[in-house]
Amino acid sequence: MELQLQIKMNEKLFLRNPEKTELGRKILLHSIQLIYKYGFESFTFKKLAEEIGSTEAGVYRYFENKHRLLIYIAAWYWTWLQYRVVVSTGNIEDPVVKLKKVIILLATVVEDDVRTSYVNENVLHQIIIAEGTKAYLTKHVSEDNKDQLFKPYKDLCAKIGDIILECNPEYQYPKSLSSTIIEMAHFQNFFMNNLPSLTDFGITKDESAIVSFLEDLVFSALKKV
Amino acid sequence: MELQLQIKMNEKLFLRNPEKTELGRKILLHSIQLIYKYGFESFTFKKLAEEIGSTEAGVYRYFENKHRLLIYIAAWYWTWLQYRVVVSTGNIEDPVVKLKKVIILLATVVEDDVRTSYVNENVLHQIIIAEGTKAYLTKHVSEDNKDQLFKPYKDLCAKIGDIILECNPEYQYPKSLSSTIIEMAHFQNFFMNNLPSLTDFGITKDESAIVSFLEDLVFSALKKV
DNA sequence: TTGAGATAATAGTAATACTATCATTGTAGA
DNA sequence: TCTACAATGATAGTATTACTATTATCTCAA
Repeated sequence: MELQLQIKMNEKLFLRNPEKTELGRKILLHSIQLIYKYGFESFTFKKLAEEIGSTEAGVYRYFENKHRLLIYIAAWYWTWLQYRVVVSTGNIEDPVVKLKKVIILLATVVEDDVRTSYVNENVLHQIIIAEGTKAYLTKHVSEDNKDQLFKPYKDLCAKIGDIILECNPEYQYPKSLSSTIIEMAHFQNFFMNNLPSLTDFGITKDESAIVSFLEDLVFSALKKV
Repeated sequence: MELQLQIKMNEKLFLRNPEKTELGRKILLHSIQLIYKYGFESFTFKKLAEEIGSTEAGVYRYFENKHRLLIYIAAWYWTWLQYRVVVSTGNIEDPVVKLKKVIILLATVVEDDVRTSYVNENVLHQIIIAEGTKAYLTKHVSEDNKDQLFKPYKDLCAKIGDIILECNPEYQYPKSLSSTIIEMAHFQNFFMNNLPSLTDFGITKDESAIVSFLEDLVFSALKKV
């Protein structure tokens, strides 16, 4: 028997649900690979269509434009991460241990999840590091936000914020600390690999050092060291 | 007598030095305003040329493309901020006071500096918050970095890292903490205004709360609270 | 007065970001 | 088995973007 992990996505994220059809799944799989290969700016629906043996018009039936596709991919990533957080902290009592687990999930390389054959999670993680913030750093964030396009990201942030409060109910900035951890897990990784002098991990290029940095930062703030 | 603040920029940042000519200064002033108005993605050299009563070709004589212009603007911003940090911490002895000063400089609205008539610093601060990371979040970061295009950013990060070490010579992650402060000063501001549920400042929309958050974060990590 | 440097005016190209139409295919239900 | 309809493929076309090239003019300094 084959396990299938289907992630239910907000209808506004797409024109036609890409997880439901063969072409749709091809679009997801190959767009992730092509964004990784070219970077988001140089990625086009034309290149994608050629890659999957379809046409531009074919891709446009699923996504309004490439920015919407990026938002979709990011939303998928955050939903999947939320799922992994829930699964791997569900049976943990101690909130400090929970939070450590979350930091590891955020900051370390992922293995490809075999249950989602139409997504390569490892490459996905890489492109979210480099391109993820472009999903919301736009002039039309607010409208996109009204359509709930960033809900998975906000839900994850809220979830981590709750764990932070479990660690220290007195702490005043749970949500800001949460968004800081999330973004820095990615930025420190990007810096480490591309602008190493902005970090203290340039020589080793070791993800576990990022985890240590974030743990120290978070538990100092929460007065739990 | 009129004060003039000329910022010396890396030659690789431009084709022709925009600070040296009338048209160049117009390009700087109006590109900042148009990027603010349209967002970087929808900003074009055509619109810019129309705005300043010149032509596309005219703008291309100064900058290879709009991404290079963004890098230039960001570099200008970081150089100017570095200058302000040096000036306003120069006569301070206590590194803790210095670092607090730096956080305020990073996280609060700036007044327009009358000495740089071709740049509106307030709008500049806004666009760096929303667009600044796009300068380096590209496939060609490494080449751009080899051309030293991000030197002002890295210098500022190093400078703040040094102040951090003055506060606590034992602290293990001065550079990562430094880049974290810099980025979070901007991200928390962006979140506060556009995705407020990612922060704890959504209701008040008060920059001083961001300062408090960052101070608490930094000085907890440095064990100086 | 000459000539170098800067700019304006104009034109043109390849690629991008779409939209529209119509024919074909595959399949679920009557 | 028929049919109907959703999904796709094939093709064409448009406006805009991101450039490059050429030539004429203008200004200022030697």
